[in-house]
Amino acid sequence: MPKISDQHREQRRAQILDAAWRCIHREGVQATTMEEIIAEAGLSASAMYRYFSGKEDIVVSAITTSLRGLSERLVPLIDATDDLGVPELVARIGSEIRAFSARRGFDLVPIAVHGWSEAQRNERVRAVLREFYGAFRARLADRVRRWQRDGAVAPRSDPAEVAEVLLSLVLGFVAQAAIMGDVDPAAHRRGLAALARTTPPAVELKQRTRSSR
Amino acid sequence: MPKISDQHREQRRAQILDAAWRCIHREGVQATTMEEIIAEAGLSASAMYRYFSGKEDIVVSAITTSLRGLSERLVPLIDATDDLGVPELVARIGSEIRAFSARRGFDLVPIAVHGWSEAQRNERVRAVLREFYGAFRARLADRVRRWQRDGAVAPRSDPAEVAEVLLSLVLGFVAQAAIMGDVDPAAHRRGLAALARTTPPAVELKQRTRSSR
Amino acid sequence: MPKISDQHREQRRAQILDAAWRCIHREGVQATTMEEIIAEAGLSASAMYRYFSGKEDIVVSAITTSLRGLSERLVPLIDATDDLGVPELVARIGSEIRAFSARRGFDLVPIAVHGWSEAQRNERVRAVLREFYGAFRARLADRVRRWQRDGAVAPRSDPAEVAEVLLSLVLGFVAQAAIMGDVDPAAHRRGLAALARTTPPAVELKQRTRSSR
Amino acid sequence: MPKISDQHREQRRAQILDAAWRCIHREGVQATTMEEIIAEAGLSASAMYRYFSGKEDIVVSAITTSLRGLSERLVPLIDATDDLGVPELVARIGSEIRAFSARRGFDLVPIAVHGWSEAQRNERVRAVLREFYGAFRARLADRVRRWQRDGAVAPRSDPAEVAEVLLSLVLGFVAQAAIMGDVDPAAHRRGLAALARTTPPAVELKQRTRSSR
DNA sequence: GATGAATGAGTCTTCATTCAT
DNA sequence: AATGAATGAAGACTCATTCAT
Repeated sequence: MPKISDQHREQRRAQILDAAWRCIHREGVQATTMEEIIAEAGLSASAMYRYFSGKEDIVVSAITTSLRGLSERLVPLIDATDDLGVPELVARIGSEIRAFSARRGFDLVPIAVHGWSEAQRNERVRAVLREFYGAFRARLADRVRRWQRDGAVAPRSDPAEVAEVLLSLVLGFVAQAAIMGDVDPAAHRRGLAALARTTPPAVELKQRTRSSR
Repeated sequence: MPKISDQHREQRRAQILDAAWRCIHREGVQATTMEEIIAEAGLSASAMYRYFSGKEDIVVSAITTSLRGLSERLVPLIDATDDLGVPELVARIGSEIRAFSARRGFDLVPIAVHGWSEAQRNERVRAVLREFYGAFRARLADRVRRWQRDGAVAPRSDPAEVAEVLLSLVLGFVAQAAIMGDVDPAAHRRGLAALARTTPPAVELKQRTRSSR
Repeated sequence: MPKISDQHREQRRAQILDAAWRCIHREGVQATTMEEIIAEAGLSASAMYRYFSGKEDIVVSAITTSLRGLSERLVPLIDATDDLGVPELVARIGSEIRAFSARRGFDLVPIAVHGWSEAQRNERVRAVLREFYGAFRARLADRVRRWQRDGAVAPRSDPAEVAEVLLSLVLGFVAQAAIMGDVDPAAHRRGLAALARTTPPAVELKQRTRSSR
Repeated sequence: MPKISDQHREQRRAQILDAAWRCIHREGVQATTMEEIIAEAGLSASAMYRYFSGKEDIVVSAITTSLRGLSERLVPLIDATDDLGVPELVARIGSEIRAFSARRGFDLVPIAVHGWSEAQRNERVRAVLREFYGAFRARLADRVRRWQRDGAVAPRSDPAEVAEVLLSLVLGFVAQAAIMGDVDPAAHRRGLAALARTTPPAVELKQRTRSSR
């Protein structure tokens, strides 16, 4: 008896969250009205409130759930013991984000940006995002350490700092895709690979320049 | 008479836009109410509508104006004929964005994220952002070409693709700062420098062996 | 079968009415929601509607039932052939009301006031209260007549008018307890006794002089 | 300039409070909807909220304002140095309450009962009522002291306790009028006068009875 | 006999905008 | 040129009640 009920409940919650995602995707968090979510979910206002305590609950749940799903797809990628290089991994993550989006009739890219915006004003959303991206960055740092062991990344660099740059690349890929709409993972891979073939960076260059004068 | 009027007009508009920035910074575009902007600007509701046709007008104007100001500070950086390397330039841009924020009682970092979010649903905002970031990216591509001429970036790589990665780094820096709050330009510079010393992965290694030798 | 059913039915009804009392005691009639009563009674929404036709039915039934209970305790007091004086009887009634309250986890004093309020807008509640208080007043009038026979109350006064004053004293005791919270029956007894030792005012003095002597 | 504005403001607030009284008179506090008050006041919902912060604000203000008005009419009565006796004063107060009601298209008697009910669940209303009735009772105690000096009330009785009984009489008069609808001040005056001609109360009677056995 | 799920009408409140002065 | 006052449409959320099982 509880089994059916619980199952029903989870099903309804998923239905509502999916509707919420489609709405947020279109209008962002604040401009999405309960009425829209309700219409999109195909049920009545009062029914909603049996499953979620309010708009914020829906928003936070939707973000949490979705990040969990995204996490399930990204973590194996990062943890994999393949011999992908930095540009390849970044590109793979980008592809995965795009693929994740495509599945359910909404695009994760604009939603991510809406979520970042909401995190600026909603403490709970901020907490959820921080936890997710913090864990993501920590995993990237682990990968950097493995790259260092394999000799693919300079051994004396700080894995945390490299992971920070990698996270920026991923977030920046999403942001640029959201705004410009024209970025693709392969181009990013090539561009990043080009940077990796860069001659020694400017600080050292400068120092050399100075010392040579 | 018209001169004074125009000057007055511009002054009032600036006053309103500044108020709008402070509000948007706190609450985002959608959750900011006209009432808040009016209160923050210290004038009457009807006065507002004498200088702007409505909320959207204020939002678009505020974003346009601010990006123009940001542009004025970033363009010289990118166009400069100094011998900054890639990581250094990215770090400098990050610092500049942070510095730009600090001046007027609001932080550009959250505002940027709010703007990206708004661009997903407001065509005019999207157009403004696309133009700005497109021009920014084009300028970065020019810089990449110069780096290529100087031998600091691999000569056969596509400048547009490298510029795309650079833009991602900058946007990602902003996004990460907005969400995590703990990134600083120097760490990014060092992390990026580490990536630039990366050994290409096995597959690529062969290619490089072929092409560069 | 019908017997068990009836017994079961009465038991369920009592359970619901008790729950309703506890809710009304806390929030008043209008602000008490069916949901609250349902939760307090510990059964389902639909079960409710099997035993009562709706909220009004519950409210009217609860008031009726409770007044019947109160009546059972007050009537013997009034009808008793003890030699209680006016102040003592009023105080005893007050004590009884307080005691009646204490039994079941709710306080009759606030509930009475909520009932009076509801009677202003609900015809059925008004009818129930009028009948109860009317009968109560009539019984008090009987007692006044007995007091007159005993010489405890001036013989030529109108028993109905004296009963009216006595009812006011009882209702006022309840109202004052509800609002001020600090009245106790004993103080009322003493205060009322003091009034009974009052010297009639000048105008009345003459009349009394004439009529009683 | 501020003068006109302030005057306008007070006028509008009075208009709204009057509308609120008429609604509360009909339906009680909880069952009165903002929509009703708005319609009764003849303005728009948003206009209301310029003058009152919400429903509770209206309710508390309405009660406060009205009690102030009632106070202005009752205080002179109680403080007067006329030679009214206890029954006469109680009756006069009752008449005044009825007269106060009649003026503005609503009846204070049901409203008072609604207010008492609301006080059971709304702290601010309770505070307002307690202050009012507390002050009222204190004034009655002063009057009792004067009666004691004049010899109209037994000198050794506690004025506070007598005042408590007097307040009960007034509140009870209101309650009885609200519920039964048939009480009038003159009947109360006569009934109370009859009680004042009562033979020594039962406690003493009893004691005497016992001691005489 | 009983219940969990559902709902339409309504509840208070706020919004961007306009109007009379 | 400027403002305080006003508004209609919509915002999130709740209510008493009913229905399919």
